[in-house]
Amino acid sequence: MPPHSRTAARPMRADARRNYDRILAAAAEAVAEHGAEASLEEIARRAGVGSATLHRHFPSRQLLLEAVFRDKVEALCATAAGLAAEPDPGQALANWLGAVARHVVTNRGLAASLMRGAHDGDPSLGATCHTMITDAGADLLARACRANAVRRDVSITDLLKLVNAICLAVEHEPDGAAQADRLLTLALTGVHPKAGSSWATG
Amino acid sequence: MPPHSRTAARPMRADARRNYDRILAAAAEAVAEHGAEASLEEIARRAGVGSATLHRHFPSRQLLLEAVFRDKVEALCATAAGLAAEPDPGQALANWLGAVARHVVTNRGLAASLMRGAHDGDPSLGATCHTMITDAGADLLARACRANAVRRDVSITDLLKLVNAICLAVEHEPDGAAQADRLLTLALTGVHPKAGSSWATG
DNA sequence: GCTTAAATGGGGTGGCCCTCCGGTTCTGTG
DNA sequence: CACAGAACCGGAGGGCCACCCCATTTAAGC
Repeated sequence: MPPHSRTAARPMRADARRNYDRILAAAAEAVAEHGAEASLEEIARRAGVGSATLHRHFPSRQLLLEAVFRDKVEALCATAAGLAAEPDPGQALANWLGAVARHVVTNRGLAASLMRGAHDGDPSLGATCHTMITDAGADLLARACRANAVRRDVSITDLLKLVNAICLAVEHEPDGAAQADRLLTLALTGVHPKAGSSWATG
Repeated sequence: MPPHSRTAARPMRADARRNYDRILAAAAEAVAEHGAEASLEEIARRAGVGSATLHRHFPSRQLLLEAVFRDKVEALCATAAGLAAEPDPGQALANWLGAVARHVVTNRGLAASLMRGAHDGDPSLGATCHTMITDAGADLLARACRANAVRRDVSITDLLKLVNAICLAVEHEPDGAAQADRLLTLALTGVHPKAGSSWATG
């Protein structure tokens, strides 16, 4: 869904489109500063828009977050597509999960948004980013599975849940990015000493 | 700190103690229903107490949560002490982490509370449960480490962060307990197929 | 330019957290 | 028992928030 049309039938009015864009920009700023719980009223204020207008364009917080993060998530999906040609499927999956973690850690609110999208699976309520990323990862996992690099009983939902959980856990720490990478590698390789060291997430 | 004394010097007045207990009971109910974000005003209402009284007894939400969960955390620490005599140190650690996960999943708000306690390490602001559990686990980890069952570069903070993160991620799902157990086992053993299957978290 | 449907935003409602302060209740001392 | 002082209480109020209603404004198509 391109951001500047409502349905295929009727295009948005010019002023509505302008306000939509302003709200989105203001929301990106505010979320970067205050995370997923940023005040909607402040976003409206920054956008120079009444609060009712914000609620009309984005009936729920989740929908607004989805719109804010859509392009980042698309970039992640593109990364997945690029990694699909890697020679080592297991490494490709690990790399991608690491990339996801890096995106999630550096974009405050993304983790909360993706996880919120996860449990209410209704796309009309704003789970599209979650499904996009799930679909993108599913291929990488399938390839890794065929190459016998990953257990059969692991689903892409499991792995992404792990990534999100880790990122959420370290979100408020100063060295979040480093910790997330460490914990993700740990989770992928396990705690046992002789576990393979070939699972770096770079 | 026993709940019915303020300092060693002066005991609490009878009415204050009564209100303290009522608030705690009401908070336990409310948190069980609505999680760590339960409304403080509703807790005061249920306890039949003015909101000011609640804030006087528990100056911050975190302190209230700590009080609510203190006995559960103590039980967990006792479990750790009991497991310290297990023949297989690695298994003992895994079992305990599983027990932690089970407690955290079945007590809404505990995960958020422990994690909040984690990043502001100031005990006066309510990080005591976090440090209690960390200390209890440290021994189990040290033993497992000496038995060469766990990598040297893994800290108990890492492991508990993992457990908490997983529980937080599955908190809003219907089969949370089962998922948490699955994901924890996955994180401990790693995703590779030939990883040891001896790391069940039962 | 004019009509009309779409879009707007100020203001209201109800909720939340937290603090102040006048009134109340307990406690131990005379 | 009576009482004074300290400890404690809780309603009221301020600041902030999400969300909705509806009179008013504005863009789009003729």
